Amino acid sequence: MLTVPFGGAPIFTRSRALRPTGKVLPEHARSHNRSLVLQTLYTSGAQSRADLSRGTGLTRVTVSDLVAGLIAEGLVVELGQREHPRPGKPATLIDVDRAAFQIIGIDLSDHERFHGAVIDLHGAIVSRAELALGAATGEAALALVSDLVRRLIASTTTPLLGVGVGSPGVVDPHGVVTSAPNLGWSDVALQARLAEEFSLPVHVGNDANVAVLAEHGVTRHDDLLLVKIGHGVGAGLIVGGRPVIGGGFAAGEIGHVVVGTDGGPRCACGKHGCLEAWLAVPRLTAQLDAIGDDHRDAGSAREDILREAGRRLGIVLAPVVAALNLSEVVLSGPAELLEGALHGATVDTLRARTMAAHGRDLTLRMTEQAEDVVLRGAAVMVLSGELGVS
Amino acid sequence: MLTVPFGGAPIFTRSRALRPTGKVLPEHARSHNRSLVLQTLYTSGAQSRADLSRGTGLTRVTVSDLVAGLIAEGLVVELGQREHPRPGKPATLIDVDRAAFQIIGIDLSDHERFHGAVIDLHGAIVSRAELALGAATGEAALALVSDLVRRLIASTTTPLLGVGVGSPGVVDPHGVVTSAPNLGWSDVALQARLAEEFSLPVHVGNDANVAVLAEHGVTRHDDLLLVKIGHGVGAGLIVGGRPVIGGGFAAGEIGHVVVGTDGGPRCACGKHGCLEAWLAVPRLTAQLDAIGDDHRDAGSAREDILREAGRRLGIVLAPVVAALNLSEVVLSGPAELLEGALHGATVDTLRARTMAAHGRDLTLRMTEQAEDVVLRGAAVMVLSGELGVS
DNA sequence: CACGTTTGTTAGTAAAGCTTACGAACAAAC
DNA sequence: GTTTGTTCGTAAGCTTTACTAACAAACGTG
Repeated sequence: MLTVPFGGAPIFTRSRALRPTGKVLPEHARSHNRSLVLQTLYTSGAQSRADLSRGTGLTRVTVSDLVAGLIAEGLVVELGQREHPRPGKPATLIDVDRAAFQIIGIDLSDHERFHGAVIDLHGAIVSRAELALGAATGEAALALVSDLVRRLIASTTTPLLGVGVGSPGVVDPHGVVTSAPNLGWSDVALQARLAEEFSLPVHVGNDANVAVLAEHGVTRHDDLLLVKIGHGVGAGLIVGGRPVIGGGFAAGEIGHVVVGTDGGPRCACGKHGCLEAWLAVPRLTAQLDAIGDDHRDAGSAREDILREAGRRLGIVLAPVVAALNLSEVVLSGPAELLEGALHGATVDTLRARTMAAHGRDLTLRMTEQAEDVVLRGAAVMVLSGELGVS
Repeated sequence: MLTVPFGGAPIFTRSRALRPTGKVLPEHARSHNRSLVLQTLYTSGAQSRADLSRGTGLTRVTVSDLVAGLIAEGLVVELGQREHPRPGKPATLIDVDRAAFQIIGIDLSDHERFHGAVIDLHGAIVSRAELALGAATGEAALALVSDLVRRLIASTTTPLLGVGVGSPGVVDPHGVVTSAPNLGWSDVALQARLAEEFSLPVHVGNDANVAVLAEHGVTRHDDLLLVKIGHGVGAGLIVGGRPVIGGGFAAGEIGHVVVGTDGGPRCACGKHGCLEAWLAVPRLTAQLDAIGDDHRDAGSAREDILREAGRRLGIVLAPVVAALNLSEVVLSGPAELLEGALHGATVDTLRARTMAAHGRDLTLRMTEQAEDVVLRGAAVMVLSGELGVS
């Protein structure tokens, strides 16, 4: 804490409301505006420089100048004149050169195999690759990641914008995997090592945090939560349009929060009634398998299990949804488990346990990107990091 | 949704990772740097222009230029030469003119009376005023606010930087009180009406959201939650250093989240086991009064009640703390109720219901500003809004 | 007392976006 | 076929901003 000259009186101790955020130079402003133009072009599609000027608020002159730079860099191309001309000089359409770059997305969240894909700037998946994890951990697992990236690089047909990785565990803002028990990683500088090895821009994030970026792209909401249900249970959060990482970089780690006040199954962590103990895929399938198909109420028994799981999820989410006034929650995981009874029970529970007025505004839906949420999110992370406003 | 030229392939639909945030002009950069200088001066105290240059990274020339402007506006003053001179030309100390401006803070959260204060730039409370609310609602309550502001203005001894108001209910970013049932307000343009009436800058926010600003000033954490326990229960959140308002401007409204899975007292809202039904001050005092002092186990019975309340609070906070990876939670309300058993039970419950590793990093403490959190937070809001980076 | 150091200012430069002005190319109206 | 009005993209010049370079003033130190 810093001293204050005229001591004595109570003070606003180092008020963070006034929070130094670093100086801003003209070049920063320039790069911001450059990104603004690129973003507008990327999201709104091909258009003229004059359209961009109207869209961004910058003058036609400035837009022309910025666009010239982008064309020189090969990020933007002229597409020729607009098809259905209006009065006046015909517009020259320009667009992000979506065929010029590709992105590699890597998903390390699956327990059995690493997934990867080459994705183009449309978001289309150009090629895929997978590597079985086997029992590999530590350096061996790291080598598998390198291998996967190398294979994918071999299948690219254009220059690469960068590599994005969604990893389980806690990932710090520099792409160091602080801790990922399943992979036997602690303090692995994944970003630095891949960047070094492949001489490419690399971005690394937690799998759920990365996944929510992909969902953010397809929704109008700027506050959303994605719950990723697999071998474990994790969440990714966007609040006010910004990803939340957390002070200890462990935001979204809700798997070991205890649900309810009536006990529950014992969890691997030692506690009873953790969310993960209720909801993790192995746990659910084990319960469902135990029922079998033989006896006559099998169907309704299965539904009871899924409904109870959904209720438990709703119980944990209710305080978060209320505290953040979330407008959308997305579920990611095996559709055959999550859709239907589980989803329904979660919605009902959320409604019943939060203020009615706010509950009405809440959407709970399945991910729109199925198995590829993390892959796509990783690509969005690269897109944002390499082309976006910082 | 906007069309994408080369249809067919799946796309990153209007990716928000690339999110237009508006153009940046040179003057915006200038005002950012101006605020940066002011912030550094405010938080670090009196220093020379050269010190500021080193502190901000701007050149001495630029700092001198910015400071000249601030002096011309009367925000900054020269204090003469530094006392213990080092080699070289003696430095001229400058500082924010903390005696030149005062701020009015208003707290409308109390059920019985509106509180207000004149606060100087040290954060010292210069004078106070209160008005009993009686049964006033709607326009009558609004008139009381005006009255309170008028009285406080009369007691100022310097020009005013502005007026900050912490109001119960839902407050939108333009200072419109969307809904405040206790005051009979809905869609009351409080900010606009006060600004019009007094020709001063006015900032209005939800009471708990405002209170957390005050606590943010006295902590090193950039992720914190303040729980305000009074007639109702509400929360204010700061995530990643930024206040969270919520998509529907109702962030922090956790009073009517249902706690646990074992029922609970009936709440005014109709549900059973809402946080407010467990924890609101009237509820707690009623329970404590029911015990009386006569029978011999009175002390331990009181403690049981408070411990149970604390446990309920912990149950609701656990998912929020885990999801946001919060490092600090602050309690605000009657110290005689919250300190001790209740506080202890909340901590224990939070530890027991979240991951041990993360629980260790968590601090749970009482507010350091006692009754004045909202008043001071309102002042911080003005400080930030009028002098800070936007 | 000469010397080095530090402060704050002056002078000039580079970058960025603005306004103003203009030629080119077209549609619509006559 | 000509005129008119509109739109596009570019060129020139201006203003703002922060930078570098240089310097005078004022102070300790050897």
